Amino acid sequence: MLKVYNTLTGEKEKFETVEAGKVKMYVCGLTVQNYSHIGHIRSAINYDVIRRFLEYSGYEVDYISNFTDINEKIVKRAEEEGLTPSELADKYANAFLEDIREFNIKAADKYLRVSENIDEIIEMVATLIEKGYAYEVNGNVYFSVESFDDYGKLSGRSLEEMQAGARIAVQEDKENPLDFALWKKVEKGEGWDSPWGEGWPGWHIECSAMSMKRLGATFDIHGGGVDLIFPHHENEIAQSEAYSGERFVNYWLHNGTVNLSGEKMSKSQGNFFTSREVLKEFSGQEVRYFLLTRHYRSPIDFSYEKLEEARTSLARIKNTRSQLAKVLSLDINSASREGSGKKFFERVIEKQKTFIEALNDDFNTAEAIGVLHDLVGEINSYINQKEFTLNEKNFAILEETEEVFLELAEILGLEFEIESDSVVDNDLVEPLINLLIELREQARENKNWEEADLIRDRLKEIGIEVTDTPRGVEWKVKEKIKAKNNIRKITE
RNA sequence: GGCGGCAUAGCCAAGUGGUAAGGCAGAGGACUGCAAAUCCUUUAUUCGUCGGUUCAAAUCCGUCUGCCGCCUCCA
Repeated sequence: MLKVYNTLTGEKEKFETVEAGKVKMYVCGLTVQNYSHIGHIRSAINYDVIRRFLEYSGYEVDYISNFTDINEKIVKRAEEEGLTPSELADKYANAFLEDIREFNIKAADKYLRVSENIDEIIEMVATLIEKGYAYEVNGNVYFSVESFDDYGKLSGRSLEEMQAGARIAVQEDKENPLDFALWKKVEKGEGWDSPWGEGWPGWHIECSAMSMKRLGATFDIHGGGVDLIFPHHENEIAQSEAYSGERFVNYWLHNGTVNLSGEKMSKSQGNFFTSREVLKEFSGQEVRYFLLTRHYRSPIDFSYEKLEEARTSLARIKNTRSQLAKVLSLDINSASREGSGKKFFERVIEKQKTFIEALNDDFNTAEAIGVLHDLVGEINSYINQKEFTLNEKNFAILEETEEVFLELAEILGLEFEIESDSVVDNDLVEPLINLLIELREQARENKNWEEADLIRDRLKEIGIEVTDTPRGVEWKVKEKIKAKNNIRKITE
């Protein structure tokens, strides 16, 4: 049974959907004004795993996100780059979609754009005025926080507390300094026509209008970074529930920040790594793995040293995937009377169960990865034991083990290519390597160690690792080469 | 100043009442011509501090210390 931590109640709750078998989720996306950084990617990966796990659990998921393509920052950045605001937004929205592919993040079912939903937003603002929750002053429309009794229920603060410690500059035309804009007046020619004159939607209203339009007045999951709890999500709740008179969202999920030396990575602070610069050094897979080793609600400290460790740790899992594939490609020894592997398979199934339980407990990917390593240990022990031979019985069991292993990895979005084949797409290369390996084998048979080692060392220099296993010689392409190939893909 | 969170081995990290997962690094052994990989063993009598509750606490309560987030744009 799935339990999720709900920011609204501060507790882990049993997960029940509005509509049986269907999950409607909305995740706050980004303002498309620049390239994405690792903080954005953590959020995207987090909700991607949640989505994958929900799908694995049998739900049909409608996963919606947004691109904020109208605001001051976009206009300013567009001027800097000599583009129109909409060109700039397109450029960075497309860049984001390219980036998430590198991290194996599934695209949302729909990315809603503010500029394409102005009518809905205007309708919503007008209704809020009608119902007495909002007021217009000089072409600006504000939401009156005092008119909404539950204001503060998500972030756990009261109006009195907030007013006491307010650091918000008092704005003349607001009735209460905490009132927030639903519609902002702008210069002629820059905005959209509305009953209150030309303007732009306020920041919070877009998510409310667009999510309700697509998912209905009440939907299951709304996610985003912890830094959005207040004021963004608090305001979304206020305006949405005031508008519809119904509960807006059942489960509010918030992921922790990515930190650099303990400080939150953020654009405005200037302390951030863009996804693109990180991808020059590490594969998307490695970054993804690293981010998932920490529970999603906790902050995570980012560094290249930590990524190096993650690379080594992930390599252990990848190595097992390759070995398993190689074992399954061996000839079956039908005369073998060795064990059937039944006990081994029981342990595999047990690990599978534990893995699923971990994710059922508020998507605990850190624990799940631990279990994946347990499973790797089981597989390694089994296929590397001295007396191991492949026979009909354990072949079937190992095939099923491979299935389980890949299935679990895929929930985390980890997909492994079989390493020896992954980069070699040239029909010439593979036979050539095999030829060199044959020569080395001959040298070894003649105990010509010098020549054998020379071949191994030279291959290593060009990025091909040769290993002698109990099953014979195996080779694979080293990680760094592959990471570089990834970069080439996105920069070309 | 207000509200909230976190503190677990050399490092990273799970664990929210029943006696400390997992990874990285380190040590020893097996295997190997050597190496790599892999396997086995080993590395916290203890979970920031001081108290309290309980038969039992890393887990609950209080205290202190340190760090972080939000209160302004933010994933």
